[in-house]
Amino acid sequence: MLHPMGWDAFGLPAEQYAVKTGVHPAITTQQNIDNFRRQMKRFGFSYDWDREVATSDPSYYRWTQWIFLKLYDKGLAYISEVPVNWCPELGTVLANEEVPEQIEKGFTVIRRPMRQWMLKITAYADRLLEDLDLLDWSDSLKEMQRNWIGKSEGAEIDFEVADTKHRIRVFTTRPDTIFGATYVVLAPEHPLVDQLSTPPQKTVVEEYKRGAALKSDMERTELAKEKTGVWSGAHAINPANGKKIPVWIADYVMVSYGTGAIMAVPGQDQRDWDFAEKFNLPIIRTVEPPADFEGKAYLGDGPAVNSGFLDGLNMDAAKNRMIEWLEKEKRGHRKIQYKLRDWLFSRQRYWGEPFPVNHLEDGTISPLPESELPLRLPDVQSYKPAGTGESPLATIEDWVHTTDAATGRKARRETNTMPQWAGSCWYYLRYCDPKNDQQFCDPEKEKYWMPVDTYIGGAEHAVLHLLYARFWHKVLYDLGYVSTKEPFMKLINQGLILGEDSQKMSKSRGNVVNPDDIINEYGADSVRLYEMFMGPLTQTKPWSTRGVEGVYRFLQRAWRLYVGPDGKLSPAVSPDDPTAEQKKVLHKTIKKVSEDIESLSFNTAIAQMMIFVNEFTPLEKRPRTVIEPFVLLLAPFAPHLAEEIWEILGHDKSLAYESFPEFDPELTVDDEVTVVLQINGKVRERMMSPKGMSKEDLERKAKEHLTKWLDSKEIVKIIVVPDKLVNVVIKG
RNA sequence: GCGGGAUUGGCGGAAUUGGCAGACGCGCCAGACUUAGGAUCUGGUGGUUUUACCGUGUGGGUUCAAAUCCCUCAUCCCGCACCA
Repeated sequence: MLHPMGWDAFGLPAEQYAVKTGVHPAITTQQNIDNFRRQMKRFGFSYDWDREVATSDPSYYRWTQWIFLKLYDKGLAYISEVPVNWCPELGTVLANEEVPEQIEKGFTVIRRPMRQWMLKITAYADRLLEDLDLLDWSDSLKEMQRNWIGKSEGAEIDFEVADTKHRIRVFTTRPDTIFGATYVVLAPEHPLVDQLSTPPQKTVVEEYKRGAALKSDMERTELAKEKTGVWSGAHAINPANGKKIPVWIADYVMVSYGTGAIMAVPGQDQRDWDFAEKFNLPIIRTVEPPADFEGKAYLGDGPAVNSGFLDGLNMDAAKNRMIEWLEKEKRGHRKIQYKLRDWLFSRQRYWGEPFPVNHLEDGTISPLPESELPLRLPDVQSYKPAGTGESPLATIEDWVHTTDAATGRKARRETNTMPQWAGSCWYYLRYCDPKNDQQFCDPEKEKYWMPVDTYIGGAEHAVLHLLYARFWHKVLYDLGYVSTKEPFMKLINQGLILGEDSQKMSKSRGNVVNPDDIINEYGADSVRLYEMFMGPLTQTKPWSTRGVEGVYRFLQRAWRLYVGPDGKLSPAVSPDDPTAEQKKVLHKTIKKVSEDIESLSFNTAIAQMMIFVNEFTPLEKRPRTVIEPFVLLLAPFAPHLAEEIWEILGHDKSLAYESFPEFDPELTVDDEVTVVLQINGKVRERMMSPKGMSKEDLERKAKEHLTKWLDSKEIVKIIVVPDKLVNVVIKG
């Protein structure tokens, strides 16, 4: 079993702190790591600290850079001009998921094209989708990943622009509705917008484009209620019926999805309907809605109408027929489209992995040879971004200007750094072989340990981290460096612990619980035990200090089971043989605790241990052969206390060397059971009965018990469930 | 809007091939010990109009029997969101 811990140590918070204070992020990062490690050790978590890694350590990021070079060699890393979330105050580009947080802090975020590294995760879209089936993950998590990848099947169709040589290519999932396409829409950023706008419309179009560029993605979405757009002045030809239809520019079409252009079918699409209504564009139904349909756009299935040769066909048949026609006429083709975009892989920051590449004077890129790795982060005077959109690295002249080792030519280093996700994409592989300086992981060790059997993590990583890591893993798999298709077989999202007020813990709400304080008050074992006792691991639940007191009392009772007030072995601990009943309690407890640990149901395992302690506390004589194994059951939950009890019991070796108790299945079953007696499904009596009594005997015995209820009533039916119940159905 | 999950005492939760609803803990009530109790121990604790009836978000259904299976609606949480 491998149970390691490491630190995803690059990233924005350390960098922002450095900008504010001038302290090197490596120093604050180290302090934070030391503090976290101290707290974890205090809890007694049994991590293998020999395998600790930190992504900001050059001996680690050397291999992050190495993997990047593999991606580059495979053509999966490229540079592109893409619109990014530019934050002028921070002087940096933000990841989509960082935008809301920064806006909340009062910063502005605008879209601006910039030269960026991209990773071609889209090349793996299909496999990332399909291989989800191999995984033992929750349905909701798989569904989130599926939605994120967003596969949809449809067609790309070319619309000729009237009186020009231009063609507008659109993507649609509903080629069957093409006869109802009454206009075409281009995203404001679509490259054809300028060429298609007719002179009289030029001004309005230009104005509209400017307005759209000022809006961030967020604002566009928020203003989604009211559709906006302008006519370009141009017309397109509907390839299905040869009709001239207007070409509009509107920001409800996104340039980054599909082809950045759509054919609008208001009859079958609510967004198009809204737009058509507002701008008085024609609406034609091409699918017959049911007679009682009262909505506007009809999205459901039905026979095609107003659709020429498609009329009468249902949706699927019409789609296929239309695609066949388009392909035959060379006006379009079947197309699978993904929502997933390529991964924007550079940040204009200091505190991240430097890219191991040089830019030569002729504009070509020269990857660093492996022997040059790691390419270390240089020290800088100021952590403030260069302000030009470049990272602080750009200000260090003697670092930026270098001689390319591969070609001997003058070169500039890449001044972008990698995003925080980079290091966390493969750390689980490094755990297998953390000190290796020849390779990122010895293949033998990789084969031995991989894949990760159980990955317990926060739900906040449901999509991004888990998708990125799966992507890198698949690339490494294709290159033969890892032996499994998927990195994480079973995945558990632990639930968030809320504040005592059932709100998210936050400093501003003042409901934060500091582990150090609670440990000081109740001890590490109480906190561990309480956190497991609160409820199912995966569930979000509120903290309760009273609840900690409860388990604290339980631990004290457990202690007193063995230890007298003088701190020595209690005289109640007896060498006598246990009764059969006492042995049964022990074995039932071993069974329950073992099985519940396996299924991560720690709360019910602890409940069973409480029952055990409640059972033995009142006894004057507590047979040692029964209560001693219990210490070993308690040990994984409350290791410190268990270890002390173990010592007081007279052992000179740590209980860590003992094996976990095993139960005797025969001793876990009761030989007498309570059988419930029902009349018409209602519980009327109960009786004790030996386990395994035959149906006939049970029925006879039940009737005796129920005489006062049965009286002279007519018995319709008797249901007997052995060892459980007897239900007598009577009439009258 | 789409997708996923949830809803059980005053509270956290337990019970899932359909078979005793409320394990265990918190809180609360009563008692014991005590100068004292925010310590410890013992007993009690779903509700009600208490021979019994009602009760697992709402309303219906299947069944001898439903927290559990089916349908309806409501509320809450998480994720995505003008993805054509």
